Amino acid sequence: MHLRKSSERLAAFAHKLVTWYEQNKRALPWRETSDPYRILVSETMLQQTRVETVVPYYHRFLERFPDVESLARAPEEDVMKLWQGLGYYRRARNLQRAAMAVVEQHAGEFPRAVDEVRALPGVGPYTSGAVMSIAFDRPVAAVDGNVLRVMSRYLGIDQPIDQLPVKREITEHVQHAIEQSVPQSFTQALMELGAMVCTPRKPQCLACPIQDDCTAFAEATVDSIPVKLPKRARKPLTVMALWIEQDGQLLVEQRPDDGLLGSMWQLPCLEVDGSARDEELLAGLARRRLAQLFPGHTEDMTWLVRERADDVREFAEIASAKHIFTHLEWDVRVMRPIGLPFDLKAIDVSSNLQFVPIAQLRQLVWPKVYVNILYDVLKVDVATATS
DNA sequence: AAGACGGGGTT
DNA sequence: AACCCAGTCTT
Repeated sequence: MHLRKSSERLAAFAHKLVTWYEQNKRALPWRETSDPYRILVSETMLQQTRVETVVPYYHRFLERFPDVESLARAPEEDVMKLWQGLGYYRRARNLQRAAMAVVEQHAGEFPRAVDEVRALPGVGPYTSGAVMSIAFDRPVAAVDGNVLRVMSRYLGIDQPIDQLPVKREITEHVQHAIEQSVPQSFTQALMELGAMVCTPRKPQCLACPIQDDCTAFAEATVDSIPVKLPKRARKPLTVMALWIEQDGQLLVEQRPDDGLLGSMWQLPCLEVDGSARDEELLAGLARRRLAQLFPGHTEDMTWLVRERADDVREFAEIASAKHIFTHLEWDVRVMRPIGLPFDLKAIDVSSNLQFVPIAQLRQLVWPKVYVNILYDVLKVDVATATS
């Protein structure tokens, strides 16, 4: 496949990398501390998320939760509200669980052993290596997307980097190099190079400190490495969402704790496979969801349907929004019933459904697509946290 | 090994 | 529209 780099070459590689890093590193907020808690917060936020996106969240989060104890004892909704918009919300809960574990299982003192760090919720092979090296200056490899790209080019690996054997191979090289370097600087240097020089497209090879020893540069394969497996197609879904507003209150629903957008709020809705649904199908979905919401009023609704003239619609589509997730694609259609001739108080408040005053909507945690919809319809910004 | 899990910026 | 980002967890 390719030649293994010798120990000496990896030592020289690490040295050149670290020297370059010390002269070229960006000033980032988490580079001003070696507090393992703060490093963990930054590394968790940075999972699958760009630096520029994370910075404001990092500041807000640490202002509200400056230490492990404050995070551990906070209400979960407060943590989620500060995470709103960052995505992969499971990270927020795992981070809080990790804080709880530090308080309860480690007497409030952040664990220093790699196995103990790795055992914290939400901490995988990458994050444990990052915390060990960046916070504790211990030689534990941290291999993320940047590192896979830099190392696959440097080593000239033309196998898909998604595959486990390739990741293992790269991790071995990184581990060997970090053991001969300054772990704290080395880990960040490798990622900084990936972010600033050895970029996915149009890498700045002429500015690269390891160009002279880079296999891909020598073989002119920089543009074809790394190789990645093809991605699965997204699944299109149509989401019929109901807009039921009365006396300045909106009917909203909390999603289940687990799964997509866990515990976040939305409009009561019904989901079906496929996209580009017609009005008739949407009306049918709306009727069905309405019947679920007001089970004691099915007769009222048959009345509603029957008495209307043919040229009058039962529902008005008042907003719509498309939203792309990694694995699926939502087409959200917001339907408002035209006139509801029965008492809305029939909603069972013990369920996950609730009428909430418009002014209080911003206290809830909303998926981005609903932030957009609520702004479209109400001109209310529910993204900003309330004090 | 494969799929679930957000959102935003580039090209 | 495709790509991809300081990945982890579940099945």
